[in-house]
Amino acid sequence: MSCNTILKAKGYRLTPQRRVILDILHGGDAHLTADIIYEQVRDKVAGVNRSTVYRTLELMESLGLVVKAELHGTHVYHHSEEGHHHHLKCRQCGRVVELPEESMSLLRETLLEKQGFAADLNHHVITGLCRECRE
Amino acid sequence: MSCNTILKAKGYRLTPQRRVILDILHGGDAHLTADIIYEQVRDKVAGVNRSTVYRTLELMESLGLVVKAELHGTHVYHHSEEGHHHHLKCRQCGRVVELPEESMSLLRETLLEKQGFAADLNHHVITGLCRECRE
DNA sequence: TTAATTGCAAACAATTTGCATAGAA
DNA sequence: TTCTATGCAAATTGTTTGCAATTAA
Repeated sequence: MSCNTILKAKGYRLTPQRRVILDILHGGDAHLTADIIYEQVRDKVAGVNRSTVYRTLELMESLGLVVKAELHGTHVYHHSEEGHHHHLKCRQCGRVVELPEESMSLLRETLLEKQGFAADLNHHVITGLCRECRE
Repeated sequence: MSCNTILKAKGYRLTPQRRVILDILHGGDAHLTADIIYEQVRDKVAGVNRSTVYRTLELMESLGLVVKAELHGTHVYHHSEEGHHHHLKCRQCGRVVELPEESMSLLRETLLEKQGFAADLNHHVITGLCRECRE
């Protein structure tokens, strides 16, 4: 089911602004900041406001269409169907390593089974000490 | 090894301000925001500055003495020896449920073994849909 | 003594708000 | 026609910075 369909099904309106923002989230890189998204929106359509971007992202997040994560000190967004992955972030050297989705699928199953909780688990940042910094 | 000892061992100074902040982190609730910490510091000692609180928290975090997490939309801090736990946060109703530490210990072992990464994993927030909101 | 740490005040970034208007359904 | 969504401008929140003065070691 497409984002557009989901939006309408829930009674939300599909405005041009939302359409553009969704386009960007689907077409672009992962890890887009609100600011980058805003700039890309402006490149396509003039006169779109920053608060609209924020409001749209918030709505999409609540619907599960968009995932928000904290990375490199800021918030990043990406659409939720994207290839999931996670990050290991060393709290000492700051280095970030990507991690395949499977590494957490066991956890997902456990949570679903024991808590009835359907975890998104599609963009997690785990801090700790990397091999090098453990010396 | 106490925080004080660790600080000194790394060549950092144990100032009254840092002492008070560490006290608060050890004595108080979990989930303290920078702002709450600041207020509690002021209750004990006058004239402490906000930036000192931020700088101290940043230092403690880099040393692994303090853990920072994002919860309820803001950053919360707590000392790292505290009973670890995690959170399941429903992205629809916003409800937050606590989760015991053990639920992620398997993940920790896997990461250590396969990546050589010593994950802190002591205060994670996992978003998803709770049982009720999955309808 | 002296380099690390602090207070101060100001700057900064990211995000949110209220309200009148525009526009999707 | 109706009520959601937007633009605007301003306010807020959270956090960081440069620099001179202070102070732990």
